[in-house]
Amino acid sequence: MSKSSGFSSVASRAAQATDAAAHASVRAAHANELAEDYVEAIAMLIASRGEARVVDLAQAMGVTHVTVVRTIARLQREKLVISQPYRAIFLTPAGQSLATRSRERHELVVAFLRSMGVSASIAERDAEGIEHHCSPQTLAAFARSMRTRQTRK
Amino acid sequence: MSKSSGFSSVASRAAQATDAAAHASVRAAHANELAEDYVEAIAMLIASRGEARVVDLAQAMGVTHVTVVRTIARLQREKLVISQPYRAIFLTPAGQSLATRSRERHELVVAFLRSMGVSASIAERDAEGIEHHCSPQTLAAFARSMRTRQTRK
DNA sequence: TTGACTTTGTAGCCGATGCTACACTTTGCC
DNA sequence: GGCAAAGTGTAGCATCGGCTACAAAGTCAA
Ligand SMILES: [Mn+2]
Ligand SMILES: [Mn+2]
Ligand SMILES: [Mn+2]
Ligand SMILES: [Mn+2]
Repeated sequence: MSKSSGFSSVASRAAQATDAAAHASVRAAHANELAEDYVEAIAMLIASRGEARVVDLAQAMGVTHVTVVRTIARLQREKLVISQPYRAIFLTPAGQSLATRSRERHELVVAFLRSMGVSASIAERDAEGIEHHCSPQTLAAFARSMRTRQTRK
Repeated sequence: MSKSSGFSSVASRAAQATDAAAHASVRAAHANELAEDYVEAIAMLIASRGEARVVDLAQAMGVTHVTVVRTIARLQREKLVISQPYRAIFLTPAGQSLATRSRERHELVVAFLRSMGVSASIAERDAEGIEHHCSPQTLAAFARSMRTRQTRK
């Protein structure tokens, strides 16, 4: 087994360690992802409709109300939202803060993709996933790229 | 409920439909993600060590061997790999094809981030997540950006 | 006020992806 | 050939995030 057929075992072991860290990082991002999108959606609903209700969130996320109810329960455990039976959903200060950061990051990623020539609807779709995997350094690179406008098309 | 406090209900309903589609798209991407990274890792192991074993995959993905075994069982159900007890893991033609496409996309995303000035290790980490959320149009934009070299430091 | 409609909650199912603990097979070396 | 170590498999647990079906609560208009 592992006959290391002619190639450097050392090099591939090192590469594996790097890979493992990257994959662990992706798993961590996924663990936060839903929370980020929910608080962002809640903040937008409060801004546009005055309050965030379970049905509206279900509509926004494209899931059933049951899924929303359980997710909101988790977010409440994590002190990001406040929710009482049959009432609207509110954001805690921590939730507010996360919502603001998430919205700004979302808008940055969308704007960057648009600046690369990606169409609005596709930029929106791709950004919804990409946003959760961008380190501060990558976000900075996106912002810099847009500032130093090389006006693409 | 939904008192639509002064804002356009029509506009926010339309925005919600768009949002829902984007979130659905992200969920779909996540459903394929692990398969893509596994076949990519398997192909790399075969190239570098001659064969892909459960332990090597566990090392590469940063999970326990138990998780690898169950995931490989799923990939076999999906006809992407061939696996027999206590033997090395092989790719089916479909698995090979997916591995090649995944590797090329992975390399494109890493190269693009590098071209934006992101450091090698961070580009590798971010790309591991970003790669699964890039539409063909976005990938094309990345490739175009690198071709029309505006040599960013 | 009351009854229909809307909204929210609950029960219980599923699959995916992590884990530990333990059992079994294979491999390699003496 | 036999034994220890390494590799692989299995049992069983947990969490998360989907779902349907049904129950309960709230809202609104006649
Ligand atoms: Mn998102
Ligand atoms: Mn993702
Ligand atoms: Mn990946
Ligand atoms: Mn990858």
